[in-house]
Amino acid sequence: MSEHPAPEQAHPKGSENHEPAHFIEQIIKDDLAAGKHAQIHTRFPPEPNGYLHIGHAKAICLSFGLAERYGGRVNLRFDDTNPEKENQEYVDAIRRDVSWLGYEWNGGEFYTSDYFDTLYGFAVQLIKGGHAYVDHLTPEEMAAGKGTPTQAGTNSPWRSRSSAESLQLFEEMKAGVHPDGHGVLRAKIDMAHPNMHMRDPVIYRVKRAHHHRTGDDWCIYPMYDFAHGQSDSIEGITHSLCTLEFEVHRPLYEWFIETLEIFPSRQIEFARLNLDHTVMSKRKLLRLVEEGVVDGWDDPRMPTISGLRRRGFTPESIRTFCDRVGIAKRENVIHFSLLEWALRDHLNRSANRAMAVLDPVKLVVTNYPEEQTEMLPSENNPEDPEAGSREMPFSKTLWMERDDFKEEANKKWFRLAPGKTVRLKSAYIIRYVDHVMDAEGRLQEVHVEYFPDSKSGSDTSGIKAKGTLHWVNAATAVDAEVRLYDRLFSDPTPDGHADRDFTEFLNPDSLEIKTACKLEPSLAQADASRPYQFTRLGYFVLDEKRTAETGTPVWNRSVTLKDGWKG
RNA sequence: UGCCCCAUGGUGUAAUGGUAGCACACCGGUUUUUGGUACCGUUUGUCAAGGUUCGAGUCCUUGUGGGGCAACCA
Repeated sequence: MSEHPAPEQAHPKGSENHEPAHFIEQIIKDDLAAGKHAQIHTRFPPEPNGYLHIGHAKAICLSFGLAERYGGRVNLRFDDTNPEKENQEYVDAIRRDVSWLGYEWNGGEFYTSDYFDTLYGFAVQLIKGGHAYVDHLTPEEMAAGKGTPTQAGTNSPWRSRSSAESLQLFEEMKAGVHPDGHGVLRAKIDMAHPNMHMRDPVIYRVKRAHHHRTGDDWCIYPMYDFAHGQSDSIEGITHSLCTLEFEVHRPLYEWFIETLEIFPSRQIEFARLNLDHTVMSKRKLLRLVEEGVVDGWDDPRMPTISGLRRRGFTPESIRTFCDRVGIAKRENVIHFSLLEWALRDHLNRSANRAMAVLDPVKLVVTNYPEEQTEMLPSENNPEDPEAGSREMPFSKTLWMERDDFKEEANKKWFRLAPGKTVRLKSAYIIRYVDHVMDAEGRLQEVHVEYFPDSKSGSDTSGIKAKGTLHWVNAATAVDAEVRLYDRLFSDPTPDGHADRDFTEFLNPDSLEIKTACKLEPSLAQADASRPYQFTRLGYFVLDEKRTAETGTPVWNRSVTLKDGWKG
């Protein structure tokens, strides 16, 4: 795993003077000031049914960040109450991603399935208190009986049966007497409640499915509403942060806590993160994976944490991004460019530079001695003198970028063209002499002459060159494949069209593969944990997975450099 | 035609009744051996109408617009 420097602490730990960045932090500050809690305790509660994405990163940074800043604790809790969709692969991926982001669950690692016995006891308590009953309505009948948002529901015929009878039936459900779907346990609240979630919600169902942790111990499983709040309560969570769609569940969350008379955790909702030109639901991401649209959950085009990692994003950049995105309750769509900015911001100061030519054209220095090769030093990072420098071989035959030559150019073209003079980065100033085209009119070679007294660092030539080009010495170049990525969807909100499926908006050009790239020799020793800036091109990282598959080095472009050329 | 939530530049987010600020994006400039970085600057905003107040982005009312809620999913 990569060794990135520790991220700067955006906010000093436990700083009482720190201005709350958002309403949730304000609540915490107020609660602490009022002595409501000695210490805050948050949790991150993913369901292990998919990989974490950048939206989860926002939630993680929130709950872990708050606990960190206020000296509290955080739990990692796997909300595993639906065995049909959950498995260990997802648990492992989630653990890996959270720690990669740089967070530790100092409050502990838990599973809702750890509480199945306790939860069962809570259900019994509810039944005994007359607050729950076993129902036998079919799903269709139950839906009909629920009413609609504008119309009250109707009571189930089983609603009035005795506690004793429900208790016995519930025990039978647990014992496996009843087939799947035959009975459910429902909270007895109010079928006419304006909030649909309060109309006698189902809290337990019979489901014979193998659970990734409890195996076949249970054939009844609690529903989210009956598990989540109680799990928070059991763990002593003080501030339970979740996204807006759970807002309507809060009355139910509180109803269970009050009725069961357990520790009152408080649920607070915030708006989920939306990124433009992508989709963020696990269901849709799963579809892309299953339909083979992408290479897997960690495809570098995916907004998943593992995809971003493989793309070359750093934990620091993701944390900075989450910090800039803010926390509020209004719907939002964040520009992808903010994520890109966060990466550039981090890598500009931390990544070593190297030279690579993606679309190579031969560059011949006609007046450079035929058999000579000299070593020229080049700084590794102009933003960080301590990064030092490396020696670059230079000789008569080099590779240059095809885009850096134009047959006809005006004054605003700083690169090579007939009559133009440019500098080769860390080497010499060169002047155009000639160029060779093939039968199809495609550029084959560019011939230039160099000025021996213009050597980088000891330039006495007095010649001014407006442009600077990157280059790679042909004889010592390392061959590589480079993958360029663009947004996965061409539409800013692919899932925002009611009548169109989001896959209709897939960007056909989201992946471009360059197979004949030439890298400077120092890159032969590169490993995937180290991001590089390829001079003038962008930030790149070695793709370990692909490299292992293909046998030749495969590099991913994480993000381009900002291109200020308006040409 | 029920209940809940939300509304500040292009985007995101501050302003806790007292000068509408910050970041990203955009545009322009300076520096530059990366058309990068850094630095400087311009443009752009309180959904509407009433009300309370010396004073309203903020409080109240009514609209308007957006989102959510009717899984034995989470």
